[in-house]
Amino acid sequence: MVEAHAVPGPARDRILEAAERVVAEVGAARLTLDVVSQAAGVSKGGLLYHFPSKESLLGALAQRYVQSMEQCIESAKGGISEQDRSRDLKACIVGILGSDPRSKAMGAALLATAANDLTLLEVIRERIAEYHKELAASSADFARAAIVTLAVDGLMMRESLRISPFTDAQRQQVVRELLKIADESYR
Amino acid sequence: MVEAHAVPGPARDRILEAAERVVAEVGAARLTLDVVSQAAGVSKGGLLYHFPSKESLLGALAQRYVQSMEQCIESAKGGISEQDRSRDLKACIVGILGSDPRSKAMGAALLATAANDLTLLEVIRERIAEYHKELAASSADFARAAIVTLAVDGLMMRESLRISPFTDAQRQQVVRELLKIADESYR
DNA sequence: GTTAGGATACCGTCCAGCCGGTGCAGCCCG
DNA sequence: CGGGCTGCACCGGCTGGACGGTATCCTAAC
Repeated sequence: MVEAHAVPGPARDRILEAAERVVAEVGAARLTLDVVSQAAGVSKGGLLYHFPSKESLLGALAQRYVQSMEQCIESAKGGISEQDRSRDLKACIVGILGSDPRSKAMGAALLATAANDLTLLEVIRERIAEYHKELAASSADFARAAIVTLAVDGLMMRESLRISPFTDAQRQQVVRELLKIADESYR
Repeated sequence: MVEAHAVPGPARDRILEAAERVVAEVGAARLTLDVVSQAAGVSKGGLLYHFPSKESLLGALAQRYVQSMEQCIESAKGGISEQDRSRDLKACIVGILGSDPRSKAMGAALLATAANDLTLLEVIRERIAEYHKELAASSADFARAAIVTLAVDGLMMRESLRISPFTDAQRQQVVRELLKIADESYR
């Protein structure tokens, strides 16, 4: 059973958050309207008011994934020098892998969308393509920069599925090394 | 609708294969016994003869993931010099990313398991942990080696979800660069 | 300044259909 | 003859979704 967190804030956000929690805790296949509404502390009718169908809930989850990603990256930029040419790439590493709970939720949103309707991933596909276009234009070593983003993705996914093999120390080591490779790809 | 491939071979394998195809084509949420049996060209009773419950099917899918992984790596070792100290790591890159259809199916198996029952991932978690232990023992630069495996995972996952942004040329470039980083992590 | 009326945000119930699973009579091939 | 299926009927539970109701707030006419 997924606990009903009595988080305040607008119901819409609580529902989305609850959906991510459900996926992370019991799997995407058990993402049902009933379970989500209970986990969000909202009646089923209330859920249906905000998301008139399951598909619309999943679509919102996909968009939330994109938004969370952008937000994480944007807020991480603050901690990196503006002179650093690999700033964007480093913000991606720190932003996504730095805030643990958020990255797990993001992976959950991605999983949920993927499991239920592959066509809903289009939003995400577009955003990733755009990001890689920027990367190709700015980096000196595109392949190396791309590998960094792939590794970030891989780690995020493994942690969402709780199959990551790293100790805390190893994880830190990996993040540090990723930052180093980010530097290398802009030299 | 997922086509019924009239592949020969033992029914058990055909069913597993069909399940992977269903997940890849319509998503893990629509992995139902009816759909899988139809896709495998087997009656529902026949499916239940081989896998007495859905859980047992998913468990077999998880084990198949592990097996496929080992098989891909093992067969890729043939193409790499035995003197190469990064042989295992390189085999992981070439083995998994080299055979496109297989890697997509592997991602599908992982997705299906993750979506339906997170506890079934334990087999996979164990295998990954074991692999990383070997990696930590053999490599000179563990973090860098770990990043290579993460990137391989990330690319596999993105391709399974069809959100990979790379052109064929870029993909090749990425694989080549991964091999280079593999070398670096053993110097 | 009070009251009518509409929009917003939600509740609770009901239902048709799908899903996993059972049971079983048969058939086909070695 | 018997193991490995097929084909089919059936079931109970769960799922997505429809629907009618309701409490709260905003607006604006009187």
